[in-house]
Amino acid sequence: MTFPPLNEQMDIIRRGVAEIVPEEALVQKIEKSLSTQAPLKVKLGCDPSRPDLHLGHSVVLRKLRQFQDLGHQAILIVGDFTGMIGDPSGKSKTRPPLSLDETRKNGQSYFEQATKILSTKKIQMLYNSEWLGKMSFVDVIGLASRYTVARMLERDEFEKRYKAGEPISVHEFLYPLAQAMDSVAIEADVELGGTDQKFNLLVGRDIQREYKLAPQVAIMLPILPGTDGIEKMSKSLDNYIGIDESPKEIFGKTLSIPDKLIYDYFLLATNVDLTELQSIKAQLDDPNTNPRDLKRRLARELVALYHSDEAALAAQDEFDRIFVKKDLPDEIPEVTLATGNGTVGIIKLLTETKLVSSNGEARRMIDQGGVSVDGERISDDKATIAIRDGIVIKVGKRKFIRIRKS
RNA sequence: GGGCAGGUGGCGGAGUGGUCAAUCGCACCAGACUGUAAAUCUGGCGACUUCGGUCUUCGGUGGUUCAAAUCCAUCCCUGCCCA
Repeated sequence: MTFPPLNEQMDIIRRGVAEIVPEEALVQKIEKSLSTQAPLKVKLGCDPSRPDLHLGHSVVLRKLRQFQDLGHQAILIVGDFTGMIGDPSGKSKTRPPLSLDETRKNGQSYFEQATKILSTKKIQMLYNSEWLGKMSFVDVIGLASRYTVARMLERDEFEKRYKAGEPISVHEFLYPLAQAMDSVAIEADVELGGTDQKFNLLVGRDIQREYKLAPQVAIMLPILPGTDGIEKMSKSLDNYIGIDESPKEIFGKTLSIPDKLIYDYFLLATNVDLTELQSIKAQLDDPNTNPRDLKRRLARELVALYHSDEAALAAQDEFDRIFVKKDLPDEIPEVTLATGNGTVGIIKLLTETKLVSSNGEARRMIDQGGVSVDGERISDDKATIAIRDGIVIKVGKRKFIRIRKS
């Protein structure tokens, strides 16, 4: 394997990153790697409690892929050990502890999804229980003695919570140290993470130094905002675009992001090259361009990335048919009604087909004009519908169902 | 160990005996409009309902009262201060 020259490597690595700490150290590491022909070990921690990957995760995974393409070694660390304890940090207070079995399963699923982005060469996946599980209480205290409470409280999140009078459990101080031990264990040259991981990545440097190792370079990537444009993308906030989702979903969800996010998504989640990005930025700044067109392109890029070019075009056609021409989708889920022949009250029909979750919601939808049968809007919640094979019920903009008689 | 302040709907956060299914903001849903599932505007947002109401919710459990998210007791959880 021959590595590309330093400048070329740095150009690729710098794209879209928020911060490299310290950048000079990275340069030195790459220079050394060039002279010794040894790949850098690039570490990425993954959370086995949430194995569903979305575009937010893709930002950092894509960066790791770039390292692989430059000839470096990717090392995925599955946090199975920490997963077994449960992580109460942040908002998810009730994160249930996982069994070893579950973390293995989730780790495997994580790997499968991650390799949609990562190359399967130059990759290694390790479970951190391998070394963390072997540490004794004495070892843990020894580790803890190498860091101070004051320094822990430097962490933005801890400081905020402390000042706000919110609880911080003692073991939360141990997480950054555990993560740092991962870096020690694999002798990481580089660790990747979101900007919210900055503190943890920096602790890794300090602890590596404590264990007489060369400190890793911390590379932070921006946090991708979710489809709501406010919170960071996450499954629990339901503002995510999953990399496993159907072309239709990816396309549609992308079109629902606020206009101001278009550039960030291009930059962080697609392969569009730098000159192209410039042009996109220029177009977005030009009041004459319709952001819709760029957003449609973004949506196609994303579908193409996780499916194919053909799927991207098909998804776009489908979208136009349903939302622009207000036509019926290609495939409509079919429901076989047990109610038999004759007529059914509209409310009963909606609840029985699970299009709505309660009678009240059914009434609301009808009141609001969101219900139609075979394209005809139903405005009376007492209406009865003659059940025929193949009639299509629509609720809101997106929910369709075709009735089948048994 | 002692003192104080808190725990309300997906989240934030009002409410301190009846007019509270609970102001408001965010998220979410529907409609209109459009350039798209963007933006904006309007409406909705516990369940059931013969649309008049009925029922179950405000950390848990018991109690006071005609009536409690609101008062009392107790338990659990959290923060702050003192030791």
